[in-house]
Amino acid sequence: MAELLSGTLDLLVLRVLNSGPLHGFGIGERIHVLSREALDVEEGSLYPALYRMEAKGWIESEWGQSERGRKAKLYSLTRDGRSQLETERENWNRAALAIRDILDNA
Amino acid sequence: MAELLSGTLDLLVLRVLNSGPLHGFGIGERIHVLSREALDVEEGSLYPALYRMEAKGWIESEWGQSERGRKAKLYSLTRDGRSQLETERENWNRAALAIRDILDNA
DNA sequence: AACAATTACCTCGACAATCTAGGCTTCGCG
DNA sequence: CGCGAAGCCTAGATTGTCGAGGTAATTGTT
Repeated sequence: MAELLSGTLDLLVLRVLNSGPLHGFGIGERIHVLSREALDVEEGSLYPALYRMEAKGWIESEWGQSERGRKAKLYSLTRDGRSQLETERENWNRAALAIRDILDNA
Repeated sequence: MAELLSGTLDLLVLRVLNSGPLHGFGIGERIHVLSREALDVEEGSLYPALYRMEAKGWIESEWGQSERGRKAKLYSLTRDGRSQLETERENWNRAALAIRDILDNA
């Protein structure tokens, strides 16, 4: 439930990782909580997204431990990832504003 | 050029038609102009979207004339379409707010 | 009259992102 | 010991969008 806006997942993941390294499961939790339960990232979407982003060089991973002491793959932003975050943030702002315009003024 | 947020096309079309009947080509133009060139709906996306929405009973069509006097298929909102517009508008507002939360507070 | 550009609609195939629905291992706790 | 939660993974189906084509009618231009 609680559908996710298509195409915004990368942006959200980048933004979360910009606050510090985190593992996949934790990223999903974080998005869920920060959105006050409004967004729910399915694992079947999240993990493939992480691989795509790693393949593009926006994030990198290493095995470590979660905050609960479990084995976990920790992702962190690369320099390219930080730059990509800014690009996608601007794209989002522009698109969201445009949609706002239409909803209000059409 | 000028990518469209995936999944928002229906909302935009419904919103434009809420201001009065219009033909497909005109809907695309209207979205383009109202968004101040920020959004560009490709015809390959628009027409299939119109058929989907008509099949779902949100809009209906009849052949008539465009404002330029050309033959055109005029679409208008149905009662279900108006209700769907409100639903999607709320979904959008909720999602956009949630994403704003994450971008600002993550 | 001939021609190009514009308006307007249509469709097919490719592609990308998401979801469903499974399955796996490890660990903590009662 | 057993169970549930934490955490990762993947295959398949679905869906939405786009690119690139095409057609027909009309308007404007030469």
